[in-house]
Amino acid sequence: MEMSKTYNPQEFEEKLYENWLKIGCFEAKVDKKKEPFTIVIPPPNITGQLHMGHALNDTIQDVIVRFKRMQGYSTLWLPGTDHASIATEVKIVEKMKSEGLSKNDVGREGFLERAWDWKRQYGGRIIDQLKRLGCSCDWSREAFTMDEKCSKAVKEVFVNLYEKGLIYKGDRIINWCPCCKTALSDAEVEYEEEDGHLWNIRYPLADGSGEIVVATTRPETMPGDTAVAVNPKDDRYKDMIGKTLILPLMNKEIPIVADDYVETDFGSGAVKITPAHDPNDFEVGARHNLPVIRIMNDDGSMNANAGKYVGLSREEARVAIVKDLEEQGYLVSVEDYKHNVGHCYRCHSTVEPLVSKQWFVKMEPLAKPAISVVKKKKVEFIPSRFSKVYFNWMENIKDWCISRQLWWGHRIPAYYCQDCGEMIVSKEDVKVCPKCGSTHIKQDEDVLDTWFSSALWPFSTLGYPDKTKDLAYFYPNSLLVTAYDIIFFWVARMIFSGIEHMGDIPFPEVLIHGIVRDKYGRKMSKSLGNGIDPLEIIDKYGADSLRFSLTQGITPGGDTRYIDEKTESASNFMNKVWNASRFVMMNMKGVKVKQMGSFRLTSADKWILTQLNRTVKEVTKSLEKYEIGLASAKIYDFVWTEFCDWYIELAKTSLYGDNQDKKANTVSVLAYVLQNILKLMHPFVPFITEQIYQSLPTTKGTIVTAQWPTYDKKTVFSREAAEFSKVMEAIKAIRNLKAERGVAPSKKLNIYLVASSVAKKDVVYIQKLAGVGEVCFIDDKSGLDSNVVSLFGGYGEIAVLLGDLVNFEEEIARLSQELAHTQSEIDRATKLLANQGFVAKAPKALIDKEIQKQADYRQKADKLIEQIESLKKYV
RNA sequence: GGAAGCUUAGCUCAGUUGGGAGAGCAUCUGCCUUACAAGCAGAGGGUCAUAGGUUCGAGCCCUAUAGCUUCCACCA
Repeated sequence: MEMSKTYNPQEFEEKLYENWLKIGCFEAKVDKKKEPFTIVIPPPNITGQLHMGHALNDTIQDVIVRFKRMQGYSTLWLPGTDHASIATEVKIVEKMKSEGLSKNDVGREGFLERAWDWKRQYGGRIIDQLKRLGCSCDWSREAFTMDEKCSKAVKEVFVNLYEKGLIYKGDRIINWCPCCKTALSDAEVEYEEEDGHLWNIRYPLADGSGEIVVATTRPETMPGDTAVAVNPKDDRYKDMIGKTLILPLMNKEIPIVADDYVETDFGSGAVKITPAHDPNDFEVGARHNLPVIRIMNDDGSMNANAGKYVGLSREEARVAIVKDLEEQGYLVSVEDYKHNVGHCYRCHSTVEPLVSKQWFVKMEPLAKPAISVVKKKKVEFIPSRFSKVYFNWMENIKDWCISRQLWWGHRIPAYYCQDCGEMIVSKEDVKVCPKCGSTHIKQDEDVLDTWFSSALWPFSTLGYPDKTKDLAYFYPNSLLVTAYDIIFFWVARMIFSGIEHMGDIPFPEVLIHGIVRDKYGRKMSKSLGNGIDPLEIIDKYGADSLRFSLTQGITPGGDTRYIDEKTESASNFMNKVWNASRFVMMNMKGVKVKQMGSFRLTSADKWILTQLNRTVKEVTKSLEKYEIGLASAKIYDFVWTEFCDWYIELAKTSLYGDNQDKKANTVSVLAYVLQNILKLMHPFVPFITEQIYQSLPTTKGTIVTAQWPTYDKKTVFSREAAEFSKVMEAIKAIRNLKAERGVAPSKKLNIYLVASSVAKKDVVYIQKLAGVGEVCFIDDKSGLDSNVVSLFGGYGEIAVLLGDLVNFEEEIARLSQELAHTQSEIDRATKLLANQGFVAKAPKALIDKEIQKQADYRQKADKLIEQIESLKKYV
């Protein structure tokens, strides 16, 4: 395959992806001879488009999955989408609203039809976007949380839990969204600080002997008050406990109860108790057997229990009640007050706590083993600090409200006999009442929390409850990759679900990453309008550039900012790799590439091969620890600096020479290193690496399943590489001198290498890369012309003939400065070595290194002094 | 109220067994050197938030303080 002259990802990315699908290289096989590596994708909601958070999450997963696949694991990355019950339903309702329709207009059946249409239309869009990003998912196993497989698992799990007594139905206080008109779990409520008021209200004693002032942020709930509570130890109210108060506006008697829940030092030390509309009050009410009076309808409006306020909205009722209290003299005072208010995580309406009949999962028995597996490190969070977050939640967990008053979702598999009232919970549809034989059966109207099915994702997607081969082979999964914001929603629930239903943890490791923020560090959100569409970035720069930029500088658990310049820099890197590859291939033309080990290597070859091995080792190590950011930095540095800037330039000495044999050797090394670079880079940037790999005449097949490079001792030459770095040091010193003295780069200078360790064969590199003309080796420079400038380093001494450009005074100044620096280094080393503690306790290798350095610097200092003295003659 | 994280070059961030501070971008200087000007070469720029402690040795470990961010809890 010929490579086009410029890097143009649009030309090949989609084509290559299609080919990958065609050859099926992402499809996982149950292969007992191989070790499996499994990741299930955090299923994106069918409601939305791919955002930067997905792009990061999926890039990280793809890097790991491709890496493991190349290492020879039987790798499964299982993709799919989430039906996102409430989120999708909200969107569909919105859409219907624009057509002037409501849920009731179309009915349950009609609504579900629309929902499935939606799924068909938008669910696919997200999948396409994942493909554009290059995700190497096994699409033959694509799942959907409401497909047949997953639905079967949901019913199985529900019935199992019910039969074990771990699912129950009951009247509890729950979070209610009056806008979505459904119950929410605790996790689905977001608290935000708001400026509110604290109303102090007078409640007179029924016997007329006084009054109690209570403080409330929510006067509209007053009609539901069934007591006032005080702390039993509070002397102010001790005598009033057991007496009754008149509930203002309602003209109703309510008791004064004593409860430890009340803080004596807040407000007046007396709290109005509204069991039906406050979680704490609900508890107090239960302890004191107080009536529970719901005063609101499902839409948040006041019901008949609210007396004259019936029909008003929550907000209107608050205004009316406050006004009445004021007029009737019950209002003592109003203070400004900041407090936290719960909001629905989907529609952001203010959540109303209220008592309602709902289904719950009993959490304590499930949480216990889930805590234990993390404590015992059978499941590890990376980084480990997130296990603390997990424990904090799990150890304080409350029962999970799983029923939702929605239509889009898994309908609860509970059935009610309309004749005898019997409730049947069953995996199969129920047609006949087992108790009375009636066929008057109605299924529960509610659906399950979306996260109920997500919790089963690691095994429902593999065939559970059937004992499939996939399930046996790919469960437990190997790793889960997710952002920290869904640890509670998802990770925690998968852990206890896996243990409960599969008898084993779902995965031994959880890799947590951060979220993608905008360039100012703000969260990307619709309301701020600062979201960036990854697809637009892909269109502009290509998927590889986006992927690479997302991996740069990331660390486990850390947030990252999306900055366009990062992508630009990544794109430049792609361009660099592209051009370097073109260069290699240009030189491969008509050359027979040889195997490593079949020819003599130059010192430059040995250096780059050694560096390659070092890079392979470090990148592999980093990836095994999921240090994606480190791995990507190491690759970047090796490819750009060491391979492109150094080795390719070094290679030109033989490529542009006449010796065909030498040229073939160099081309072979270039091709070898490039091939390995492509493999190292492939997990990060799959498209460009595949495109180049397939263009190389020396490779066969796809890079997707090529073998990951390993550290190869046969191509490690530590001593020679260290020697060669002195040649590089010499090149840098001469370049620096030329730049400082304003010598044109094209001007070739002649040099003397004085008592140098540089090998004769390496002189050519100095000439080519530093712009040097003739090079003479001498042992003693005493006979030299005065018009030279001396450079000192690991390479020995380089005397550069600068001719007229030498200014003796300047030269003495420069050398003196260097001498001062050298002297400070000697002092540092001397001081360190004189330190008894250091000599006694530091590792020997380090001490030896310091001794060596001290000697080297002393030698250098002697030479500098000598040189300065000899120059003084000319001043 | 509880917990966690962050504070390193002008900006964004790396720095993982404690052993002479790094990258990208930006800036300055020189180069169209036949892979790449989306480039090459060179340079400048940091008492690693502050104060203590441990250690022969601290950006890294410990303690305290300050500022920023986030999560959990929900005193009406």
